[in-house]
Amino acid sequence: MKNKYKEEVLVLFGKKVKELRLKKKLSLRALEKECDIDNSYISKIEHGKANIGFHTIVELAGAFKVHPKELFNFEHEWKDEAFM
Amino acid sequence: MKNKYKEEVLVLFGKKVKELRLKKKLSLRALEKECDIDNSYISKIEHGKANIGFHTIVELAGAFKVHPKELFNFEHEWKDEAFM
DNA sequence: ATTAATGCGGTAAAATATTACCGCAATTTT
DNA sequence: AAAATTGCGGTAATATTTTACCGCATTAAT
Repeated sequence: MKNKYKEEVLVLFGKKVKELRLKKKLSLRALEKECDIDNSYISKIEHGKANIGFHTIVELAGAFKVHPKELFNFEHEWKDEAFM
Repeated sequence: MKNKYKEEVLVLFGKKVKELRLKKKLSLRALEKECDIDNSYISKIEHGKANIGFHTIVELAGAFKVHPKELFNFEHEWKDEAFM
């Protein structure tokens, strides 16, 4: 699959993280304390600029106390061109 | 959060991957061709032995043509002790 | 009985994520 | 107005994932 599409999903994921963070009224530095992830790294995640690992995903979900799948709760469909 | 709990989620994720692979009646080597991930690495993923990156998650979802959140479609709740 | 396919463990090298910082411009609080 | 907070870009060092293999014991197919 083209990298372009993975990065699109990464951006959607990042927006979800930001959405959850703002819903909890946390600053980047406040969230950093909840999940032990550097605030500048969280910023990169929210902008889809970091291809984060599974542990990091779970750590974020834990900070929000939500099921990890909640972070993937956005609209997305596979288009044929993603695989060409 | 304790690593133990991240690894538990990783195991659940791996089981989901295996479930989807078998549903599609694919061998590890057949799936390897669909997503360009080495069969022995997929085996490790299915057993929760690899802390995989976001790109890999999306690549797997793409091979199954499902929304990435489908791979997180398993029961899971946060317990207090996970954070102590 | 042979042959082919399968799951899976191991590994060295390469690629990449993650950490732990600094600093700054802009906004918010006091 | 001064002080504090915020989002975010950059970075060097470290840790980790990922790749691309090999081999082997077990199972399935011919």
